[in-house]
Order: sequence, then C-alpha cells, then structure tokens
Amino acid sequence: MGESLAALPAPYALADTLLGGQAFRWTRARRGFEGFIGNAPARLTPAKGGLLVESAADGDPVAAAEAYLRVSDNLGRIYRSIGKDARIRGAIRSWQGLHLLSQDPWETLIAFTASSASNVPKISRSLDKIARAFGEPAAFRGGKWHRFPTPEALAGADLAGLRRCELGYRARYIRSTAERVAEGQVDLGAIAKMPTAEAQAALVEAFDGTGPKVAACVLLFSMGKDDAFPVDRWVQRSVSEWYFGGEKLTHRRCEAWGCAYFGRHAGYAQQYLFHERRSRGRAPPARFRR
DNA sequence: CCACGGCCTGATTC
DNA sequence: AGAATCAGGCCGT
Repeated sequence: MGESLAALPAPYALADTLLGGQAFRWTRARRGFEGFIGNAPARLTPAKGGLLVESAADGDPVAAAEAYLRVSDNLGRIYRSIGKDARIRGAIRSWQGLHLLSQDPWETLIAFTASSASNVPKISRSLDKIARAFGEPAAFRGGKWHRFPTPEALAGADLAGLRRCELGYRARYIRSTAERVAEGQVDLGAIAKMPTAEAQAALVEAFDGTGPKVAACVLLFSMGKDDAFPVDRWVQRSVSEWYFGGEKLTHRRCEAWGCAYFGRHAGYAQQYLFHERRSRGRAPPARFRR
C-alpha cells in the first residue's frame, strides 16, 4: 500500500469537490475522505504541504490522485474565461477552489443513470449497494471495501437484485446500459474522443435512460469535455432566475445558452452555478438581470 | 420542436 | 396520521 504526499494547489475545496454531487462514493473519515480512485480504495487527508494519499492502487497512487483531482487545472485562467458577469463571479468567490473531477466513464455513466429524479444521499446508497452486491471485494486499512462492478458483472445481474439497490425504474436502464457496454456495441473510449456535441448525441442514442443531462454529466465528469453544460433542476433555476428574469426556459434552450455564454469552460461555470443556487441562491439583485 | 403525464421510492411537508 | 410533493430526468404520446 502506498502512502505519500500529493501536490494540492492553494485553493482546493476538497470537501465541496468530493461530496458536492459529481461523485457519489466519497465519505468523510476523520480529517479526510474515503473513496475510490481508479477503482482502488483510497483515503485522502489534507496535510501540511499537500494531500496525504493512502491507496491500494497499483502503480503511482499520487499520480493517480492528482489526475483524478485535476490538480493541474489552471483555475485562475478558467475563472477569467467564465467570469462573464457579476453573478457568476460571485459564485466563483463563494466556491473558490471547487474543481471538476476526472472519474471513470463507465462508473460515471451508471451513477448518473441512477441519478435521474433522485437525490444525492439516495444515489450514494444505490451505488454502494450495487458495489456490495456485484463488485469485487477489496481489503484496505483493515476494512472490507467493494469495487464498482465491471460492465460484465452488471450485465449479468438479475433485475430483482438490481431493484433491491433502491434503483426503482432505473434498474432496467442500468442493466441494458451494462449489456451494451459489455457486449462492446458501444465504445466509451471512442465516444470520449469525439467532439462534445457529437459525443453527447452518441451517448443519448446508445443508452436507454441516458438523456442530454446524464450524457453531459458523463462528458464533463469523466471525459474531460469542459464545454459540456449539464442542465439539471438547479442549473435550470439559476439560469432562469439570474439571467432571464424568471422566464421559463426549455432544457434545450438553457443548455444552448450556457454553452454559448460561458464558452470553452462552460462546465466549470455550471458547477459554480449549481453549488451557488443549491446552497443559498434565491432571487437575484435586479442589476444582474439582462 | 415542445408540452405533458407516468415512473420507483424515500424524505419532507402539509 | 395519511396524502401530496419533491428529488441533480427520461421516455412515450
């Protein structure tokens, strides 16, 4: 087991990043967090001069953690790029150091398929149950952990077993998605290489239960497509209230607006809007309206 | 292209 | 207490 110090840029909002709803399998543990990096159990603990990484991963756990946490993102440059107005700049100020993660596409696809019309605690419980029921056990720090199951393992899962994971109607979506990936009918790696709009269309086309929002989350949180702009209820509200004076917007129009307005790093803007609106944002001061 | 109802289910609100 | 409503949507009509 490796144990060493990773570099962590000065403002890195670790808790908001790990627990804020882009990943679902991290929990607080003492002064740090326990979860998975590259499907290996890991513990991350803020320490003087960096981040203590403990992991059962093969290879270089520190490098894996740094890649997963996207520590080399240049947030200053990104903030300048998306900081188009006082409203988004206020959100950036409130959530300084919030990062996007670079997660595994397969797990992210299943996680956000499970997320539809649900909520973070329930999604976390579902994914934990899926891992316990269908994933490989892994020993780490004297505890018993369960890796996220492979596509093959989930493709072979019985529907009743999946339903016991609090998945409801999403269970059949998850199994059919696993079947398509396991059978090699869809290549997530190939999709990750496509331009964003094309990749999003390919995901929606390929998988039952994957619509534009879920696809955008997969692109943003696991495929490095920072120009994806997932529109969920919170982002929809924030854009409607803060940029359109409360006017109702279709999902499609909201997404198109976000991509055009924020540009290359629209996905980062989305994260900040999401956190700001979900945590406390209400009606905007009139001066922010257009 | 858009609007609407239905869908599993647990927590919260009324 | 039991009924609505909501929750990081998607699908079919």
